[in-house]
Amino acid sequence: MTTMVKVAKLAGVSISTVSHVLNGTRHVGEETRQRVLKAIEETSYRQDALARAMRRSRTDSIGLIVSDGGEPAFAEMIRGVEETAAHQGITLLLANSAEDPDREARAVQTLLERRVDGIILARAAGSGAEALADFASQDTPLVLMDRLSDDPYDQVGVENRGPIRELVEHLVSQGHRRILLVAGDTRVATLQERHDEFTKAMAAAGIAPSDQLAVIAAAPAETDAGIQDALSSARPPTAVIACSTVLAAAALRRIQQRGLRMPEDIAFATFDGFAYADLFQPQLTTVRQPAFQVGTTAAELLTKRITDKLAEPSVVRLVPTIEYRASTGPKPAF
Amino acid sequence: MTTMVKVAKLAGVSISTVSHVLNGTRHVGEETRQRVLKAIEETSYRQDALARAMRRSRTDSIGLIVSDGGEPAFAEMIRGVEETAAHQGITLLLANSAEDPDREARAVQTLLERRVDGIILARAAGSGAEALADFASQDTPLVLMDRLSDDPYDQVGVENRGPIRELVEHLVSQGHRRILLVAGDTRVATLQERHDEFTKAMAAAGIAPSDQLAVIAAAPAETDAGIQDALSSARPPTAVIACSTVLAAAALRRIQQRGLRMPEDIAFATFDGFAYADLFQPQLTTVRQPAFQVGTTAAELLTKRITDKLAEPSVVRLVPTIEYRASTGPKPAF
DNA sequence: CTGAAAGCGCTTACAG
DNA sequence: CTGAAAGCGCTTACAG
Repeated sequence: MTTMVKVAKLAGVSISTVSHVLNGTRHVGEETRQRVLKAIEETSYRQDALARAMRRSRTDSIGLIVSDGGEPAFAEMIRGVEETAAHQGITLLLANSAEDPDREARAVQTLLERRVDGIILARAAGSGAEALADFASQDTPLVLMDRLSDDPYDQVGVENRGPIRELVEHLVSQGHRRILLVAGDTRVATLQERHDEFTKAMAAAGIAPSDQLAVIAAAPAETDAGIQDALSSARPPTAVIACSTVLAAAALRRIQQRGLRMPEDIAFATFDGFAYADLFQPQLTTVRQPAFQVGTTAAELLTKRITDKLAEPSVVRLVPTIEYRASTGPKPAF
Repeated sequence: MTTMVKVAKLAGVSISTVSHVLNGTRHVGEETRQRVLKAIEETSYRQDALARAMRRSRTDSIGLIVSDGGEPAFAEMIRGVEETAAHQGITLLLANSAEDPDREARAVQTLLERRVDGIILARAAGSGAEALADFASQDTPLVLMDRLSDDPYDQVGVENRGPIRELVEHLVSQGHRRILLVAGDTRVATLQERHDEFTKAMAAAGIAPSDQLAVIAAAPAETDAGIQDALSSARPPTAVIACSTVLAAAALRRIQQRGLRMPEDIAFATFDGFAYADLFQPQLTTVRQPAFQVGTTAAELLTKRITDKLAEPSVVRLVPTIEYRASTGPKPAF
């Protein structure tokens, strides 16, 4: 492998000069500069980012830990983070916790060992406060993504409450009173927020608690059982709101299996649903998250934090759009 | 930040000993070992992977460059690579070329500068031979993923020809003769293989060339126009095969818009389609790629190559499964 | 069983 | 306008 020593020798200069030509860190006589450039070319020298990073104690790399890289929304966030980072010459180290707090903790350690300049973390369901302990005690910047908390860090996610409230109001305005929320694992902050706001919005609409149906469960089998119970009960819901893509799929399967027509027999809406919700029949009412933008924003918050470690943490909530389609009947008037 | 020097001082040993305790590289007296461990604990020392990598000229990291991180299939491959790498204590550096050969070339340079132990590359459409030049001239291992070529590298992708042939035969056996292949950008190796085999299978089935319809186009708008032309022609196809998720979405939109019923008016099958093809109505016949496994296999090939640079390159083709559903009418007998 | 020291490939004051 | 040299935090022969 070629190093700066070889380049310097060939160009007849010191390695200082090679370094300065490479990084533009001080003026170098034009003729000398050209000799160095030519030597770099001839030796096909490539800078060693590791040695450079060690000397500068800055790696120009960031770490991203997602809780489920398979989910379409997370795939988009990853893209957003990568794109913003790449634009700034920053390399992305990616880890997937697969909703396992232990894997999450190990990923944090690995990234810290690799001296990333900062970390973006979408926490795993059930990840406790310990996960963040390492950040409090040292100064690697941290940005919380998607799944937010009360901790004093920069954070970016979506506004979960508004869309749920609007969805409830829309359904109620069409005469629905008995509504089922497929909430899933409410240890996940986003799902917790959606469930909480559902309860509030239903109460605000004057719906009796006995008509506020919810399936809360961590395991897919439990979720499925909950959905079946609700659909086959003596007084089944007339509308369903699913809180994520997997939950929507689970609910749709059972709805289709029972031969229920949407929206005649049952109205259906989903948070963060399918990539091609308009190809379903009927087309599905969907709360669409700006996932890519969540990613770009996370990367921007992190690079800002890296250059200014003392600023107040900021919490950004991006606003999803609700795409009303046939599965919830006629669109709202506005 | 704590370094080994501080730990050594506290434990009253040399940094050699600390290093050996950390890595288990030579025997250390039990009492001494305990003292070192305690010192590490007390100082909350964390090994510096950068310094370690520089000394060992091995980073325990690999690079992955995908052509489109947003595509569900690629998201799965990324998951597969990450999981296998993490299991072996290897960190993943991720880059997205977004089908841009220039970005791909830059990503290769960046990863090489970071001295990754090897690179997995899913080439961008239109990426030429130059992209691989850097690998031929030096010894960073390379594995080609998904989009294969004739170059002498380890490769892993799926068997594209068999499924297309089977699909054609199935449709022909049901009386279809005029079949439209939505092939997309045939500069992409996978799409080229699918198109090529389509032509062969149709010819083998005795279908006249004039009934072998194909939409070949790089831009989405062109693709859409091609689909419309085909569907609105005097002799429209009675069956459609789409070669990717985006192509399937484009075709389905136009089919639905024209009010065509599947499979009565037109049969439909797609390669590598939607995550929830069973929720569509009618359910969609889909060639499902083992994308996650493509990722894990790529990572395995790479780590093998890293430990043995001289072995013959191996090319792995994983076999997709065809899920026959209502959109192509009655299932085949076998 | 353990330590002193060279060196991985850079950046960056310091000096002229 | 340029160079000599220290040092980033480790690993690993070499020596005892």
